[in-house]
Amino acid sequence: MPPPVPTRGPTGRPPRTSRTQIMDAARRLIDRDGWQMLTVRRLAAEIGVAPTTLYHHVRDKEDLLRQLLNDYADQIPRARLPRDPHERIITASTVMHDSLAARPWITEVLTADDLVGTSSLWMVEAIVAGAIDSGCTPEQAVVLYRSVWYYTVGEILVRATAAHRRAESSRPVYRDAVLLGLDKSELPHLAALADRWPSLTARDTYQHGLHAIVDGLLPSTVTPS
Amino acid sequence: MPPPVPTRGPTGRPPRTSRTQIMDAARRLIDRDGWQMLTVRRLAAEIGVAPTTLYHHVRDKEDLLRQLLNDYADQIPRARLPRDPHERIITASTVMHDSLAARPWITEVLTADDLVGTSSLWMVEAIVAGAIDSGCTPEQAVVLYRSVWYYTVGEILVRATAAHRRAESSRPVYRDAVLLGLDKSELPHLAALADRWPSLTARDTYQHGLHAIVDGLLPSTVTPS
DNA sequence: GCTACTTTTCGAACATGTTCCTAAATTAGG
DNA sequence: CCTAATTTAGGAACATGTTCGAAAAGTAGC
Repeated sequence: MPPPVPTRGPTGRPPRTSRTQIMDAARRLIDRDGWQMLTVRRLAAEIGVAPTTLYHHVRDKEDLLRQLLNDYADQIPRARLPRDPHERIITASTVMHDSLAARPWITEVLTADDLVGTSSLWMVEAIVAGAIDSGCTPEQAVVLYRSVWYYTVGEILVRATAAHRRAESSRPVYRDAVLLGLDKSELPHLAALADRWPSLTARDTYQHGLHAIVDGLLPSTVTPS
Repeated sequence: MPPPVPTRGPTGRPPRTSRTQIMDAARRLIDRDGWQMLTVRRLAAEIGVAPTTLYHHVRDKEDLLRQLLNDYADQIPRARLPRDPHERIITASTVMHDSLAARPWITEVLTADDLVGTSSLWMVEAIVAGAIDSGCTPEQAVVLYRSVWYYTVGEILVRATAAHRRAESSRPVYRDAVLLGLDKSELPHLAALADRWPSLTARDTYQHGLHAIVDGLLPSTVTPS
């Protein structure tokens, strides 16, 4: 082992900037000017420091955003969970989804493996526990959680990006044009649905799919009366 | 109606660059140097043209990648589909997933609403048709397809990014450290699973979750003998 | 052949995230 | 007090995607 007590004494140039200070400024900037305006240079200016200085307290921008997400997740109030395990999974998953969906900038970090904000882990615990209480093995419970996670991430990313594209649209929706010109003999069902496709894909079906995943992955869904 | 035959005669400076030429060069560059090396400047250099010239044939880089994805999807061989509707959905979904997962750069575009490569729509058709043949209403069929799409996109993005992070790792996996230091009374199930979590989340569970979604969204899964 | 018009091409420039190296500011040892 | 070590701060610079405006290269009408 290395020297037992490195306890590096306070030496070196004293920091004028702290990580929490950076996080506060980032939150302030997002709240004030929108998440699009959160750039490294602007953030540095907000603190009154050179852009490169930030890189001594933050690995990169993704690191900053991830920390921001974790802090935000820590503030999500712990929901009251229903007694039924199945409903518990749905509730926790929904809180997870809605919390993420509420902050658009989250899509920038959402490709992480998991949600690991320390005090947001109660959602993961609730889902895994609910699965186990429903008769899942631990392995199956993890599979269920990950399926929910994939589904949730995909839904948020796809919907957020679609909305974003529509916002800065002006360009015609390529997909719609494609769908309307389909060969009815080759793709009969799609051709029949073509005109309704935009409105159908605009609907919020997160809950619907979520229930399907949970139902499909729980051993025997004998809903207790 | 506007003038009947605009057929705008060949006027203006003759193009030295074509969109297909750009696409070919992009594919060549990706095949040769990897998708990370596909930058606008490099692509322009490969063609022997100024970077800004590309923007007359391509809206932006995302547009380029989307076209690339569509072209690639068009080349996916149409799979032989089984007779059972349920199995048809699974097969088409799996082809969709595997085709996307095979090309890492696809994650850059994957947040589109759908997969609209004209000749890759047979997968969407197969899924929707399978759902309808199983007794779904058209609306339910679309919900099923979208759930599969969200789940697939999420899985690919999460796994690709995780792999990417591991590749350029050197930084310790923050998540693992968090999991190992959990409070067993607060999060008993997670604490019990902490040490197995990395290996559990490394497994490929796409098929598992996929079956759950399909089973959960089909009306009555009376599997025919 | 000259002019008007149209389309393509490209150089200059900008904002972004990021790395490298040097300068400052502090403590510890002599 | 001076020097060495150490840590933070910041300037210069780079690669990226992208916009803007001007120059180039054709065609159509006269």
